[in-house]
Amino acid sequence: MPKSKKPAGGRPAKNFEPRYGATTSYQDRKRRPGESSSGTQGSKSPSHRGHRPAESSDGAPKRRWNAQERAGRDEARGIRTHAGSDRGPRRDDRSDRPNRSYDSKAPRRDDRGDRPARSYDDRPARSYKNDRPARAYDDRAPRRDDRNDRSARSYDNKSPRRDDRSDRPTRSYDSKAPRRDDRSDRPTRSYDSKAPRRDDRGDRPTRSYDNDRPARPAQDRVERDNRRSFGDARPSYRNDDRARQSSSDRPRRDDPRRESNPTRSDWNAKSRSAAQEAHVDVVHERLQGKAIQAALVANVSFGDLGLGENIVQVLTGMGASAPFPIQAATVKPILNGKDVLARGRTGSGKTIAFGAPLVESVLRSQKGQRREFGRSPKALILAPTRELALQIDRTIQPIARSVGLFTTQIYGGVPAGRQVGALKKGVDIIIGTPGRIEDLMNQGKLDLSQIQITVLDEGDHMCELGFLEPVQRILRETAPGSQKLLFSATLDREVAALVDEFLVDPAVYEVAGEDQDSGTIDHRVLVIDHRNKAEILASLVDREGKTLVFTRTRAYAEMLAEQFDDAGIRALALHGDLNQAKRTRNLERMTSGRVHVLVATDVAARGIHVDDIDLVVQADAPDEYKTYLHRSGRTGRAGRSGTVVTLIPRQRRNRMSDLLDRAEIDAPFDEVRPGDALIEELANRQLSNVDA
DNA sequence: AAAAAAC
Repeated sequence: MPKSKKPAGGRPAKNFEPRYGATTSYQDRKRRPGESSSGTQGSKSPSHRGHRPAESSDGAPKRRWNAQERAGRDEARGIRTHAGSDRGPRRDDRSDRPNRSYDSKAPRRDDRGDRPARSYDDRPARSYKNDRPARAYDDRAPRRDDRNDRSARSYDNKSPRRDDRSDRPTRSYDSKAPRRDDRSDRPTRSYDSKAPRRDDRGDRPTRSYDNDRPARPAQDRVERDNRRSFGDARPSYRNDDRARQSSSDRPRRDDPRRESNPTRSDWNAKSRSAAQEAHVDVVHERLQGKAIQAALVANVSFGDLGLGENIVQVLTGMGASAPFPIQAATVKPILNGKDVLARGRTGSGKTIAFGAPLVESVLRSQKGQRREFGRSPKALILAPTRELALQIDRTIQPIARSVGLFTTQIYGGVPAGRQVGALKKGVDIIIGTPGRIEDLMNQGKLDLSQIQITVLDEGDHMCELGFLEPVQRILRETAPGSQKLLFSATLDREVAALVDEFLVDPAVYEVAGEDQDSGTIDHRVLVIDHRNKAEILASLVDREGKTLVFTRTRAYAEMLAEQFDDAGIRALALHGDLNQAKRTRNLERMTSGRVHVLVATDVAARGIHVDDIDLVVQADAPDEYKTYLHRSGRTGRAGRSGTVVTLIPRQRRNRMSDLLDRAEIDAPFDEVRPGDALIEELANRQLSNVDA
């Protein structure tokens, strides 16, 4: 199929790039001379820096440091003083050292300063902010909707979940229902699991797809297409789901289990059953929503959508002069106070899609009021990782600033003092991760009662085990009935857990014709012998372009980074065992291009934007199709081509092809051994634009 | 089972 998939007329995704120019004050700070002299890194007390005079040079009163800035500062200090500084064993230094294997393992000697000058030593200021334009177009994850051109694999399996939807109560916590016995006698779950969706299982004992959906691949496709073309005013999430709560019109709704607002114990039950089937990669039903036709919104401007002049100006400055479809779709309803579920690659402008109207909304609510010292925040944005929270703030902060609103980041891994200090002074928008937010909340240092609008970025992820309950506790502290927004590239009915409790009559949006496969990403699976894995990985990664390698565990990420390093390929690791400063720094080094290989766990799978990653290698295959989609969405951005290579052992072939089915991705499988030409070819592919 | 998320 033609890959003229560019929504809105091939506007480059650049649109979403915030300008990290002079307006971003943390750059100034980083350069500030003398910063490094503050002695131990322990100068955590906010007051240390807080009173620095130069602060307001950019017009922003009392800027607060964020982790990124801090890391930048640390790094700057390290560079300036590395000759004498005792930095202890630092793995991340590997980036500086092309290939000293023995070094990398031995405890760092502090005389590293005598090493040949690092090439970047003379770069005065980290320029990474500048050369890393965009972040918004993340999740270009393959769209699940573009199914029609996909080769056969499992039409019949997939279709049920959509067809059934309208007449079925379904929701994910149905899984708490007694298991149907047919589950137990299914030994191999991986492919089975995609047939009866999890939602199907519990509450739909009898009714199955064979009733209403005779397996008719061709026809399925037609239906799918219709649906996808949004010709159908299909019940949106709510019609489908909430209607059930009224419970009168639906025959099957009388099941007592099916409460509209599940109680806590419901969730516990859900957790248990979720744990029981922890290894089953479930494809939830897609949320059915209004699709936004790019053509329909082509001529709308941000101003038309209701955003104020200042905000429009900042957006334009970021390169977002006209709204992308997802933005055109969500801005108005958000301003109108609707709860919104939106699916769109971040690359489609997700962050701005919720960020801009959120700022406008907060602004409006404060119209005529003074922003008082110590005011409680009015808006909350939750993200699954600290890096993502940071990234979101980098996009939103300039927007907020333009109208005099303040944002602050609230996440773990960094001293809380500064964050608390910011809260004491009063901020309007907080952006963070659940742990620290809940922590401060419980300490009474963060008052969420004034939160009028909450965004869950990567909303489906936030509904997963481990995140769900903290997120629920946080949401319960926000103003009752306040507005909730869920955004994700893979938004499905897994979010029912939160939707049912917190959202009222949500509007669901997705962008029509947003292709997943999109033609810009080439997916390959390499079937290998385990004993060859290291060697093959090394040859894949030994290349010019930026390569992101995913592993399943932190330890392996660490090990691989070291292996690559030992082989003379500079590589850094990114995972949760690193302290936040290293995490931030290592990611930044990849972003700035100082290092071309980053080995990460799934901490980097979602939302993280690094420009120009043209190869994603999955050293370990993911277990879930969503993970596959998010990981591979780190490449193929901005109209560029990208390749995703997944290494699997022979015995994983079936599992892998099942997973690809669920992800709705077609990828050839090739058996390879070290030295095979294919490896070389994949590694040395030319990065090219695929705009045409 | 792992990863993420608080100290």
